[in-house]
Amino acid sequence: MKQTISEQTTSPRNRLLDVAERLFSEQGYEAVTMRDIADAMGVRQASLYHHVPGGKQQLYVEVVERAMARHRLALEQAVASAGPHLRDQLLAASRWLLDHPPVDLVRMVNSDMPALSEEHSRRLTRLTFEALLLPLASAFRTARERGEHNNPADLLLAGSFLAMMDAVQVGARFSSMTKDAMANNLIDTLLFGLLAR
Amino acid sequence: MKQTISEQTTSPRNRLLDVAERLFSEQGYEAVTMRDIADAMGVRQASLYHHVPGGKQQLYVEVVERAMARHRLALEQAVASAGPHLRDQLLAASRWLLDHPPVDLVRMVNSDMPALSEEHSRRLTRLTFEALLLPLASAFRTARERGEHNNPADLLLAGSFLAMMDAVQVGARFSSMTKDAMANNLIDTLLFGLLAR
DNA sequence: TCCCGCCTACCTACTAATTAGTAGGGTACA
DNA sequence: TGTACCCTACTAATTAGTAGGTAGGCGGGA
Repeated sequence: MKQTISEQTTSPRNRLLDVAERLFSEQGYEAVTMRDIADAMGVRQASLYHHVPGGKQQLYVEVVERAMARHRLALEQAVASAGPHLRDQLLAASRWLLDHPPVDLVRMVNSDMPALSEEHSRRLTRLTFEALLLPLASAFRTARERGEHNNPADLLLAGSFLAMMDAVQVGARFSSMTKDAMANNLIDTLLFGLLAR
Repeated sequence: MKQTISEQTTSPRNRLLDVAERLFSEQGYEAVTMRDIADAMGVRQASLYHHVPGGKQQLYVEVVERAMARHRLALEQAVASAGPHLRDQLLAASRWLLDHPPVDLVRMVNSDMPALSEEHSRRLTRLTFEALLLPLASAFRTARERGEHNNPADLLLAGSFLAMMDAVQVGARFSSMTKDAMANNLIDTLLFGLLAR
């Protein structure tokens, strides 16, 4: 039975974006078929094209755009409202990242982007860079300017932090530690060093 | 013109495994078609089935088996012959890892494995675990037993180290730093801590 | 030394299934 | 009455995989 528009908690188009985002982020662009998405929504494949006339590419592009806009806002917010210490900022960022599907940068760059048109590929790569790397790199940079550390490779640190959070998400499937415990351990190790002093 | 068997530098089957390994590791299981592999070898798609009667699945399984056997040997060797200090062991491991295509564990677990049969999936997951995580985890463990550090989460450290090396490979595409410089920076940061003391 | 059968490596030509996408119709709600 | 949403029914392209044939190097026997 069909829902009345007024009793729909969310629009069908948003539901489509939600479902597609989950599948794309789990399996990547090529591995997800329009049929998979339609099945997950309980709808026929052809019906998807009513909401996304541009087809699979447009769907993927909109999903990534929306997700990256969210990540960017949330990470900037997390860093800004965590106080002046790098450790608290990284903890806040980790809490956001671990509460959402992992962003597999390696797969995005190597598999998903090449399957898209050149301009879409470049745009999404830039958006992802700005949403995930820049807020973290900026936290590392200002911490350095405050004298908390003196490592000049902000982007390297940001990328490596992101990769560590992805590792935590994979590890959570095989380990008994909680995600938060893993993240806390890694962040303190990164900040204070592994070697005993 | 066809090569004489005696003057072939490597068997066609090994060439197939090499080409497939490159493509699979770049793009993942589903994104690579048998046609892609055949094209890259300069051969017709149907000819692949002469070397791998089991088809795409068997090809992928053999590729991963071979790659993981190599990684396991090389990493154990690197750690063993790098002397007693964790730093030298990690540097040796990083040199090996950065000289080979990155192993995207997130993609393997989330995309590639679910496309395989249950038993193949479990076997390859175990092989990958033993080849990549265990040698590194063992290095962290023995370093702890020598008193170099006191972080008990060997596997977490190993996974996170691997993820950092993957991040270096992605970063090398966008940064002007060399892979080795990035790896050195990250290893020293991990060991001695980011925060100024 | 020459010839014959065998095997490796490849080919052409197909099949069945699956893919993204299109055309056009129905139905319920505003 | 129009429109948002979903449907059935199709198409063309691509996919993994099969059937069966061919060219040529190789070893063994006369």
